[in-house]
Amino acid sequence: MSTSGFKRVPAIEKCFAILRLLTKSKAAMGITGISRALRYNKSTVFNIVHTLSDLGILEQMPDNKFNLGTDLYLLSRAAGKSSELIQIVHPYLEEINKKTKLSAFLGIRSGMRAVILDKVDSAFDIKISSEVGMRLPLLGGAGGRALLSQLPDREIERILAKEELPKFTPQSCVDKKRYLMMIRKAREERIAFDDEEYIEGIYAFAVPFRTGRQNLQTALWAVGLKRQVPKEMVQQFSELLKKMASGIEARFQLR
Amino acid sequence: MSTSGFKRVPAIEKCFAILRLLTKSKAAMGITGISRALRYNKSTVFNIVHTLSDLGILEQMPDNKFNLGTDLYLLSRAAGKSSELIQIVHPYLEEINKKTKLSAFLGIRSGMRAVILDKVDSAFDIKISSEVGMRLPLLGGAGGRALLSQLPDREIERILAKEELPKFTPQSCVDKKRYLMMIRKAREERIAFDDEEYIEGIYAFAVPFRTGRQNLQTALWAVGLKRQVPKEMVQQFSELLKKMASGIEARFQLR
DNA sequence: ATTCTCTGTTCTCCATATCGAACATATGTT
DNA sequence: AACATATGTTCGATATGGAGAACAGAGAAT
Repeated sequence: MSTSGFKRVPAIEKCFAILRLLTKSKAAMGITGISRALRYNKSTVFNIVHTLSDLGILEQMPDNKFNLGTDLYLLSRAAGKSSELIQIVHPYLEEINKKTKLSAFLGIRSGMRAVILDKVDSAFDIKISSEVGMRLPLLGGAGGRALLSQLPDREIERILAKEELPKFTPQSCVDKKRYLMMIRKAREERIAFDDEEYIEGIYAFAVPFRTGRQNLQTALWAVGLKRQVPKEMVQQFSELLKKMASGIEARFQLR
Repeated sequence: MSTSGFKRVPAIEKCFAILRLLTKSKAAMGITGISRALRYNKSTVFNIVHTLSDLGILEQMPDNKFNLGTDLYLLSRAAGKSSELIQIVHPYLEEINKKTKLSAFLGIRSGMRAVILDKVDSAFDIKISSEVGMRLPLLGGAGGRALLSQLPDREIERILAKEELPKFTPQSCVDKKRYLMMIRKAREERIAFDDEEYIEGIYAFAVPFRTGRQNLQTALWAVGLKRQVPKEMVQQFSELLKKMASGIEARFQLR
């Protein structure tokens, strides 16, 4: 029995499945609701949620429904502070924002989503409306293509076979063969561009980087209004993002 | 076997004990370090941390040490959004801040600490350096006394018998009998004041409120420079905080 | 008032997680 | 290089948690 992939403590897996369910749920949920949604036994859910309630991780309402609790909130503020990925990358996002005046993002792939882990923009900037925690479509912009470019061809082809390419704007590419070529190009050139394909009027650069961890696709990307990115700055911004990605990779490999 | 106080799923209890330990730890920790700190069996810790690592709740470093992970961070952002206590109280903190220009806080008691769960101040305000997540000494200011005032006398007396009263400033009260009277006065008048007792130059008001939940002491408090609080405004600010606390209590009792 | 439906709670058996011991690997010391 | 120490990993016995069934209580429908 090896350590890879095997969930050794099912109670903990169930516990976080419940927490994630309550995260997605807009309302507090009861024991039967949780049991049905996750197909767990009611007595199992009963014991887990009461344990979590005692620990302050969940709050129990008077109507016997459960919501996320304040101790989870406090626990998680520490998690953001101590995540090595966020800590290492954050200063690079700040530098990208400072030099380009674009919003800078750190994201990872999660299934068919690009999840934003961190973001830097300034008080003076035009704010891009993606926030930390948001799950953007993977097949939707430069960030997604940069993340995809880190997958093997076989996996990319499997995804493209299964999913339709959404048409977000008139510029969106919906031809799968062409899309695959764009992902490969992103891999070769180590950068992806989004010229109004996901949101009209918006331009984005995204650069994948490696952290040495298996099964983790990471990218950083810069997003702004197209008019913030004159043609003559594209090359310069591209070089900057690649330089930042190289710096990040060096940080992960010095150990 | 009743639901009260009994930890039904020990693996979950151990799991959060590990997460809290890593929160407090300034560095990543290994299996043996966690095992020693919490007096758990190494194979138990081994299984739990690898399960958490697979779930993204912990990150495993190349040197086999574990740190808090990005999924915990993302989970937590939702927790702050859905905590009923924080959601109900937040608009009242905003109103306090707007009308008094003081920094407004929501806090709860945790052992001998006052833990800040939420805070509102404005761009224009002089910033008070307490942040969300901070654990302030319970015997240290208006907020702590407001929280203490919700405990039974016996518990307060037990705490005062056991702990020394710290002298933060020349104005700090270190006489236990007098301190007990101050807590009782806070209970009777439903407000506590801090006139440079915890930090010199700082004035604070704190008002306890009830949420209907057992074993939870909650208070809201407003803090600023003493010169922001002219004598003629003390009564007015006091009435405002009491009014906010009454509004909060009404919200918790309409159900 | 009675019955029905739904949710929460309790109890018990058995499949399994925890613990202790032993082993494997890495690092430090001589 | 050899040895000592520390940490991580594995295995099996046993104590125990999860699941299923039954029960209790609350609310809705008649």
